[in-house]
Parts: sequence; C-alpha cells; structure tokens
Amino acid sequence: MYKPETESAEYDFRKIEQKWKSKWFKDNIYRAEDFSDRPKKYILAELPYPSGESLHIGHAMRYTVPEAYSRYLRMKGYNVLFPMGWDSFGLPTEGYALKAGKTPQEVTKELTENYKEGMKDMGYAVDWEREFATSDPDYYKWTQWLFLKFYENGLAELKEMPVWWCKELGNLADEEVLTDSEGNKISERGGYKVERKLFKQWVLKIPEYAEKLLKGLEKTDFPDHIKTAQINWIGKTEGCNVTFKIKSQNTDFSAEEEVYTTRPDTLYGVTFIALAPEHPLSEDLIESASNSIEARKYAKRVKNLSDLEKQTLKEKTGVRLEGVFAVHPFDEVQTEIPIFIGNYVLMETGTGMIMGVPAHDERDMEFARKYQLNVVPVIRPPEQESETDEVYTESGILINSGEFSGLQSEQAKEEIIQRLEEEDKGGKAVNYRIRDWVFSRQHYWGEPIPIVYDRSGNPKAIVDTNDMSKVHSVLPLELPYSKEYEPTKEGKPPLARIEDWVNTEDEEGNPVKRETQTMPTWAGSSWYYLRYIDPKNDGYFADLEKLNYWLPVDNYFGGAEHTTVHLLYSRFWHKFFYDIGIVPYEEPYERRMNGGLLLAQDGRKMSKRYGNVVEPQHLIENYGADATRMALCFLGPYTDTYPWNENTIKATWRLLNNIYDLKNKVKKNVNQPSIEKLLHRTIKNVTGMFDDLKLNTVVSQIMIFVNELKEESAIDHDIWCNLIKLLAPVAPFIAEELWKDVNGWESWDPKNSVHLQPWPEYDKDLARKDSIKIGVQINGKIRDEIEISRDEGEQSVRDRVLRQDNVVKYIEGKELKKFIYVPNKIVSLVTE
RNA sequence: GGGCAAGUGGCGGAACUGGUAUACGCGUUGGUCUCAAAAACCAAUGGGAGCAAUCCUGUGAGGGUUCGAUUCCCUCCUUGCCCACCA
Repeated sequence: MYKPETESAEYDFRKIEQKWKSKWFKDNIYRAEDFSDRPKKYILAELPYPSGESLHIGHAMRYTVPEAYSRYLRMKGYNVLFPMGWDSFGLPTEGYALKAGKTPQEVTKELTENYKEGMKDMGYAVDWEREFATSDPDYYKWTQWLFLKFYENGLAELKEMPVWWCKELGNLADEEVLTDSEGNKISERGGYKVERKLFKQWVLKIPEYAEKLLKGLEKTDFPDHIKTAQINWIGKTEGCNVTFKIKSQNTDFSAEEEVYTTRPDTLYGVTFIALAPEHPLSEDLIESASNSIEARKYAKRVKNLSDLEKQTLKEKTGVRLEGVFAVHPFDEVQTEIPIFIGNYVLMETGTGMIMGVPAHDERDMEFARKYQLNVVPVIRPPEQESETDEVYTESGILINSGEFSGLQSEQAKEEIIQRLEEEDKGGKAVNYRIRDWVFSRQHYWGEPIPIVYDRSGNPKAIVDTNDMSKVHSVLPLELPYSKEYEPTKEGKPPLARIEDWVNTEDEEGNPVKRETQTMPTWAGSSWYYLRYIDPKNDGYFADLEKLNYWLPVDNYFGGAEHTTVHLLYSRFWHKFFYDIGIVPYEEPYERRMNGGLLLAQDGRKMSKRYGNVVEPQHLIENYGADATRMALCFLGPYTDTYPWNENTIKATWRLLNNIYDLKNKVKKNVNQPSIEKLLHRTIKNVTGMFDDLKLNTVVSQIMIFVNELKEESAIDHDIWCNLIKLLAPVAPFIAEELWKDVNGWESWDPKNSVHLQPWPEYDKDLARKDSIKIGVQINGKIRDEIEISRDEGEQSVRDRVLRQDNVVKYIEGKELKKFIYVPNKIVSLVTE
C-alpha cells in the first residue's frame, strides 16, 4: 500500500509542524489583548468534556472550522479571543474515572493534558493563558457564588419533584434521559434503566424568564431554525383560565378551581372536567365522592406509574368522582358536569385540570367514548352548514353557544374571555411549556451546592454574596476528597457518606448539615464564556470593564444537540446576570452556528463497537496536521453531516506537497498578468467564503489557484506571498514555514509570523474577468454560447448573436418575438 | 402526531439577489513512464442516441409562475434530527 511517509517529498510536515508548534505556544502569539485599539472578535467553540483517552476526530471536526475562522479574523486586523477550556465536572469524566479505576481528579488532570496536547498538535490558535477547567476550585468558587445569586433572588429553590431516577446514576434531568428503540427510557450515559421518583430537588426557575428569553431572541442573529427550536421549547401558548364551581351532592364540600384552555370558543361544549391525580384538589374531591375508595386506589396507581409504563400504556383511563360535579361558568348552561381523575391530564401543563370538549379535541373524544360521555358540537367548519361527525379541531363558526352562536372562533374567543372577566370567572392567561430546571444531582463529581440546613431542615446560603470579604473565606466550598464516589444503593448522594464534612457549623456556631447533592454538568458550562474574559481574577468572577470590552460572543460554534439545552439555559443565566447588574449585555451570544457530525467512512456513526473510528493522532502522524485540517474543512459545509473519506486527506496532502514544490519557482518581478488576475479573483472569493464560513470552498479556490500555478515556469514573489497568506488560516504550519523561507529569515521573531500579517486585499478591477462566456437560449433551451467582453452593450451582443450559425439555424424563417440580454449573464431569444 | 433540516453524477459536494447545472476533490476508464507495481503525469467521465457535427433527457415525484427554475409557489414522497397525551 502506498504510504506518504515513504515518499521522498521535500515537504517534511513532521519537522515543520513540530518546529512551529513549539515556537507559537512558547511565545503565545495568539494572545488576546484586553482593551486593544483593534476591533474585537470573540469566537467561541463549546468546550469539550474530557471523557476519552485523547482528542477524538469529532472534536477536530467541530473545532477546525471555528479556529481557522478565528485565524482569518486575526489577519483581518481583529483582536481575536479564541479560548479553550474543559468541562471536566459531571458524568462523562466521572464515568471515565470509574472505568479507569481512578479518581475523577486524577483523570481530569490526565485527560485535559492529553486533550491540550492534541489541540496543539492540530495547531489550534488558542490563547492558552486563559485555559481553565470547570472543576478547578478557582473556577467553581464563582459557579457557587453565581448559584447563590440565583438563591438570593428567589430563582433557586427546593422543590419536591418527580424526577428521573436510576439505580446506577442517581437522579437525572430530562435531558439526560433517552428513549431506546423499544420505547424504554434509558440514561444517556451508560444506557441504564430509569424511572420516575419524587425527590427534594434544587430547581432554577427558568419559566420566570420565559418571556425574556423569547424577546431576547430578536436581539440575536441566530439562524431561524435555532430560534424556532428555542421558541418551541419555551412553548408559549395564549389562552384563558376558566373558573368552574365544584360541588358535592354527598357533602357540603364546594370549591372553585381554574382550568387553562387555548380554546375558550369551545366553552359551551364542555361535557366533563378532568384533573391530574397530583392536583392539589384531588384529595378533597376524592374525599367528597361516593366512590372514594375506588377513586383513591385509582389515583394512587396512576401517580406511581412510571413514565415508562405510561409510555407503553397510552390508553386514556380515568375514574369518575361520583356525586361530585362542576358548574358551568355561564349561568344559562345548567348541566351538571361530571368530574374525573384522568391519567392523561398532566400536572405540569396548564393548571393540571382540563375542561373536556370531546367534539373538538381528539384526546377528550377518546376519553368521552370510553366513558360514554356527552358530545356537544359547538363549532362547525366555516364551509359547511352543520357540524361534522368527526372531531373537528380547527376553528370555525360557533353553534349551540348561546349569545355567541354565529361568531367566528377568533372573535368568539375574545368575547367569551371578556364575559368571563366581567363575571369574574376567569380571564386571559399565558402558559409556557418550559419547566423548572432540576439543578441538583446525586453525584460526587460536581460543584457542591453552597447551602446548609439547620436543625429543622430549613436551607440557607453559606454566605451572603454581597459580602465579598466573607465570600473569599467561605468560597469555594471545596469538594471533599473521597474514594467512594459512586452513589449509595439507597440513592443517597455520595457526599452524604463524608460525615465530618456534612456536619458543620454556621456563622453563629449552630450545628448545620451541608447539602450533599451537587450541581449538574450544565452549571459550569453555563457561564464559562464569561470567565475566559478574565480567567485569573481571584477577586471577582470577571472584571466588568473586560466584560464590557469582549462581550457579546460574536460567533458561538457548537453542537445541534445543545440548541434547547445549554444554549437556552446559559442565555437564562446571562439574562439574570444582566438583570442584577453584573454583566453589561442582555444577550451572551450574537451569532450561533451548529456543527454537523462526522460519520465513519462506512456511513455509520463512528464507534469502537464497529471498529470504524478515525484517530486524529493517526492522521497527524501520517499526513500532518495541515492536511488533516484541510481535509476536515474540505469534506463539506460545517453545518452538515457526512462521512469521513481517507482519500480526501490524501488529496489535501498532495495539494500541500504541490504547494511546497512551487516555492522553488518563486522569483522577484515575474510578469504574469493572467495569474495576477486569477490571484485577485481568488482573494476576493476566499475572503467572501471565510465571511460566509464556507471553508470547504475556500479549499477548492486554493486548489484552483495552485493548479494554475503548476503550469507556470516561474512564480512572482508577491503573488506567492499572497498565496501563503490565503493558506495560513487553514494550513498554518506549512504557511509559516513558506513565509519564513520566502522572507529568508534566519531566526524566529514572533512578530514576523505569517499569522500576524494583514490579510491580502484584492483589486476590484483585477478581480474582474474581461471576457465572459455566456449562454444563448432559444425558447428556453441553451443552444449556443458567445464570448462577450465585460459589460458589452446590448446592440453589439445582439448583432453578433444573430449571426452565429447555431442561432441562425434555429430562428431561420421564424419571427423573433423577444430578445433578452442580461448583461454578463445570458442571452435569451424567443420565437413564435 | 408536531417542529426543524435536507433530497443534485458511482461518492463528498459547487452553483452569487432565478441566468450555460454538476466547480473542486474522490472514484472509474484509457494512455505515458516501468520488467512489473505503486506514485506521478496526460486524457475522458450525468444518462441515452449517433462515425460525427449534433440531438434527446436530466437537480426526490407531480403541477404552477417565468423568455428562463436546483433556486420562487402549491401538493406529495423519502431521509435525518429534536419534541411528543402541552389542554
């Protein structure tokens, strides 16, 4: 088999890459300057979590394009911040440690060193002086401080919540639970079985920021599909609350309770009320029903049903509360409305109680059929005379609706809401799908939550965040060292085992117990982009002036899987920080780009199981980092998912060899006008493509240019210098080497680095083609082509076109009805 | 079921605000070099017809708008991702 390393090519990438790597990072030529006169650009790529031996090709795939882009911007004259750090708390690292039989602390140190070395090998232009890991006490001191800010402002609180629970991992957030192919719920990491359980959890009240998160999107420049995903996740609906009186025939119990609906226009079609078994009123209602024993049994069973079972048993069931009924809010509707406890009513949605309108809701209909409940159509399709037999869920014209009959749905909604408000029986309401963010985990490897409990179990913060001198003595609350970091069998957090840490004293010397749950992985990554701005600050999380200079992040690159989790939740943090005045901008990220996946050559996902994993280290050794970088750029657009192809890296390696060989042809003052014109076109194209982040075509353009240069016997020195600069962002090592050679420098001086040189400018006139071949269309089909000079006049083109043989052939004997000439684009003729 | 993204040669992909579809690369075929192979270099390469100039056809399918549609509009199909009894 052909192996590049046996070739006797002059291009010795190993030597070249080793040399420049050591110089760049020793002198940190990629340092981001605080408060430079140059305009700033903050380019951020999601920080990796160390969970494997070393850098994976997926990382290289995600980082190469943003990094090359950051190099381009630096050459364009920007003061660029391109930082890197490690998301080292959390399950990925803990899981790796468990498997390796080491502590997370040891593993973090080892892995981050490997990753960093891998990134240096790739030539990533990172300002390593700003590196940190989220598990560094110096860092999580501020994660804890920020958490306490949430607590002080009532946005973090303890809540009894049904959460995902798994024997092996403790509790999990919704985002950490997946559905497997059989419909079973499993953990994202490890694939363990999970179920629902009630726990006292810390939650962050992100729903309170729903409206601000929606509004803030307008201020960002995110692509529409990302905005839409976040909008849908927040799930705002507008409707109204309707108050129903509830009475019992058996007891003197009575109550008033609200349901939420988006369809007040169907209010006259209500034939039953259903509530979730978790509803606060359900206990009282069961008590007042004549079948309370049966009802209580049913409610208990449904409550304990895990979502796993709910998933498989999707049938709607319920139990009627005999002798209890609801009264329609409008007096003229006299029916006694039956009340059910139903398994399909979710406590988390709306008010946890619904009005059942079977005629206009599929789910209600299914339920009504099962329990033989009345179906009262109150909306008819606008194009039909009467109601349909089917469930009609669209809007239409109201019927059987008293004074509102005849109205169109939209208008009826308003008028019904108005009447409800007038009669004090409800009113406009808004509902959000987004839930409280469960923010505690029963793991060892996370930020300890800086909360203690007094003797009666009341939580309190371990320090007042405004008292900075105390903050420094109390925070960070360090994670105690422990060899046992697996959850206990009973599900107690691992920290609960360390008794002398758990039992402590508050400021007044009262005995208190520490919170033993820790924060989720998302904690550290929710604000890391702020710390990059001022990573060494030990007096504050980040200096306001520096934040003011660097924020917002100009372009944030990451995975599509984070669109509705990390990207949304960190916006929540930031908006809260803005509200309490500790950050200067409302939105953290100006732009966002989601990266695609790199599949294996066989088209499947890369996996050790399939043995189809591509190792970046292997590629670097065999072809060099430059060829690897170029191949990753060249394969396809950043946002797309496509398979790896070993032949692509052979192609980019060959390209680099060709370029390296060209240097022998470089001479001063070579006159090559057509190459010069091509150079300017290339600069123009490449520049535009970098701005559009289309690096696959950047590589194509360089290939086209190099192909032309290969035909030349000599290459002009200045043209060559420009090519090197164009090459620099994608292939930084070879560019640096060629730059040194062409300038004849004997020794290294950081300021001479090609990566700090200005990006080439193009001359508009030179970039323009003088003559252009355009197509000649006759009746919509291309029949001929004609070479015209740029901006040639219509008359002249017309004369010449009409004389062309092929054109004459087609239009002979026919009337020319139209002659269309789009300058420099096309000629189009239409005959009868 | 809902939302989002996407369907272009054998493959990865180009195509600016509608203007010669398939740039660039891979692969394949033929050739040069070689005892031979690899590499390198040259040539061809969407499909079909033809000795040929040339013609027909072609961007998931079907309609539409237009002198002209991969691009805009409508209907549908397929794939991927996300969410999913959300009242």
